[in-house]
Amino acid sequence: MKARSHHEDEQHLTEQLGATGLRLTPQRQQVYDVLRHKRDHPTAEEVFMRAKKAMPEISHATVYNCLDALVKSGLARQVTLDRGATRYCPNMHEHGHFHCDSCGTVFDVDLPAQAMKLPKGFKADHFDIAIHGVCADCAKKK
Amino acid sequence: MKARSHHEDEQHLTEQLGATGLRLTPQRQQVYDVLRHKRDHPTAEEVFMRAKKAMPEISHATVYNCLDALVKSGLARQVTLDRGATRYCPNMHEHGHFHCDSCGTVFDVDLPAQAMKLPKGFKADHFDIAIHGVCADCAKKK
DNA sequence: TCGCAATTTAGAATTATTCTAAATCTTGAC
DNA sequence: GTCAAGATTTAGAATAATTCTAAATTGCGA
Repeated sequence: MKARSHHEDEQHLTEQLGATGLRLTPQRQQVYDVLRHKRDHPTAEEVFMRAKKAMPEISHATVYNCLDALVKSGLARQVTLDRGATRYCPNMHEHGHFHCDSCGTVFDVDLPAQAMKLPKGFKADHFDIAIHGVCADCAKKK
Repeated sequence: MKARSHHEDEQHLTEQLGATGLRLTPQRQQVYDVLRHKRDHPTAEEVFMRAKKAMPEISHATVYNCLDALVKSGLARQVTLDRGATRYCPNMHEHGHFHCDSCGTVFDVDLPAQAMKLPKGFKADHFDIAIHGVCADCAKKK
């Protein structure tokens, strides 16, 4: 994973948001920083709480707005597993999510870049692959 | 798709539920019937409304309980797409879900049954593959 | 038949997300 | 630079989705 400098990062954000007709705001920057800082697939609520530490006046609605903006402009992905809160992930490489039913951790996993055959005429925009099971650590503890 | 007689159906339900330590109740039967009758990936709320027609006293909590029971015993699958209500599907053949961003329809699609490589020690229980895009009809109308 | 455990029920409670209207910020036209 | 227009943020209310609770009901085995 190539690290980006703060400056490069900001420019990347501006470009990606700009291409979707959106602006880079301090709040969006902050929400993106939260996602990049700890890549544990936080829920919107968790992002909200973390973002508040650095930016106490940020609101709930703004976090949702920022997350949506990041998702729309290809800077983050939404991860939906089961019922319950949606999670967010700043890893834009093609990958799936493994959810450990035992400890609840969500792992990024590589995918065998696959040609999924779709019915004629269907146009795929993106794939979401979720795998449910037990992670190595939990399997060992059993 | 092989059709099952009512009797075979009931026996199948009893067996599958039984194997999970659950009983076949009229409510579970009804919820299952709703899923089998119209395979349009209804939300719990939609299942509730349809089930009420035949069983007016059924409650919300029961529908969730029944859906959970069916999912646990391998009679139905949960389908989670984006934020918003979870959907349910009685098709237990290996398949993925294509969600049309334009008309909202959810289609079952075949998967090239593939071995997804997981990190060492990880045990997969099941896969959920969601594809977002535009269906053939909607693509044509553009 | 009795009693226990599973299930259902109505409705309250909680959680997740979206909406609203007012305030604030940016940007482009002049 | 100044101003208007549009984008964004804010607090809090509203809605939607799901879970919980406690009491009533059901059904199976002793």
